[in-house]
Amino acid sequence: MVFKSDNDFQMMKTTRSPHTVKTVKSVHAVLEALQQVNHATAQEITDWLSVSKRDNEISLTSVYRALNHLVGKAEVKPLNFNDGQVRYELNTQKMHHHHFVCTQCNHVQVVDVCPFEQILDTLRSTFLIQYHNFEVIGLCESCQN
Amino acid sequence: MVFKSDNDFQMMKTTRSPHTVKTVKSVHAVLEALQQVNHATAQEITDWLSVSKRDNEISLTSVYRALNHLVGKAEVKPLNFNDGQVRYELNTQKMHHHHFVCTQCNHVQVVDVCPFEQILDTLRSTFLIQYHNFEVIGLCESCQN
DNA sequence: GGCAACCATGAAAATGATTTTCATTTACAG
DNA sequence: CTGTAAATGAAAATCATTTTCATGGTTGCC
Ligand SMILES: [Mn+2]
Ligand SMILES: [Mn+2]
Ligand SMILES: [Zn+2]
Ligand SMILES: [Zn+2]
Repeated sequence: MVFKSDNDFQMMKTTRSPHTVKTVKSVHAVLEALQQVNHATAQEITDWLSVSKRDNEISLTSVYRALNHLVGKAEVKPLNFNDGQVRYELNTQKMHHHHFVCTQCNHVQVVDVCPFEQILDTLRSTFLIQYHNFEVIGLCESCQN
Repeated sequence: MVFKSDNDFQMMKTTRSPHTVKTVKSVHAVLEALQQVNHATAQEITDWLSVSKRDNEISLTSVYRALNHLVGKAEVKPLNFNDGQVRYELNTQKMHHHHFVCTQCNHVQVVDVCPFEQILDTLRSTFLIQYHNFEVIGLCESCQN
């Protein structure tokens, strides 16, 4: 679930005075993990944190919570490679890019151009395209209030 | 699972003589359903078939099997709107298009242009883009044998 | 027709990813 | 300190999808 606004991850500040807001452990840990392992699943993030153990080992549950929080704040982007689990990556505009996923070896080729122009044609020389997904997620006119 | 070639949906003809191949009930039913309800989940397809009941009512299990078969043959395309379930649509090139999914009301706006050019800019006038996914699925060079 | 192999189907069980619940700990404000 | 609210993790619950298994239907052949 991309987590709507209702149970919105216990807002991280609520009634507490503003200066109280600090980097919650799990959120910080997940961000750190995602800088190291890109396109990672929640489980992979948890594993990475438990291996490179400092004060950062957190539970799978908390990883999911932090990920949902970060997706809600658009700091992290969920990815679907149609392999049955959600993958995540940092949503820094600097490294905006797309993916070519091999359905056989699962290799992910990063394409760091975005203006889609002739991407597909360029790609077709080496990659056998079976299909592509292009989904834009956001708020429609009426939902923007 | 997008179903690799291993357990490949019991090939539908195998040792039987070629002319034996006929439209298996569940595959036919699913195709018919997808012509009526676009972007449908397996459950929605099953529901539609049970409502518009003729000789087409089939089990959820068979719907999944037929969908995996059709995806493998590229007749059906799986879609991910990041809502936790896979949606499907016919892969006829004639109606090739993309989607804008509202994360609040789940409304799906169909965009029937594909040459991506200024799609995003055009969209931005009415749609508040939170993020977009563009994934190309296929076979990398080494996997094409 | 009758037989044998093969295949399609559905019900129920199993899986696997993700979310929820609940009890416990931690952190801060006063 | 002390009380309140947030953060956390373990276990249970969900939920979509796959697998297993038993059964009945087709097909090709004698
Ligand atoms: Mn990436
Ligand atoms: Mn569509
Ligand atoms: Zn490959
Ligand atoms: Zn909307």
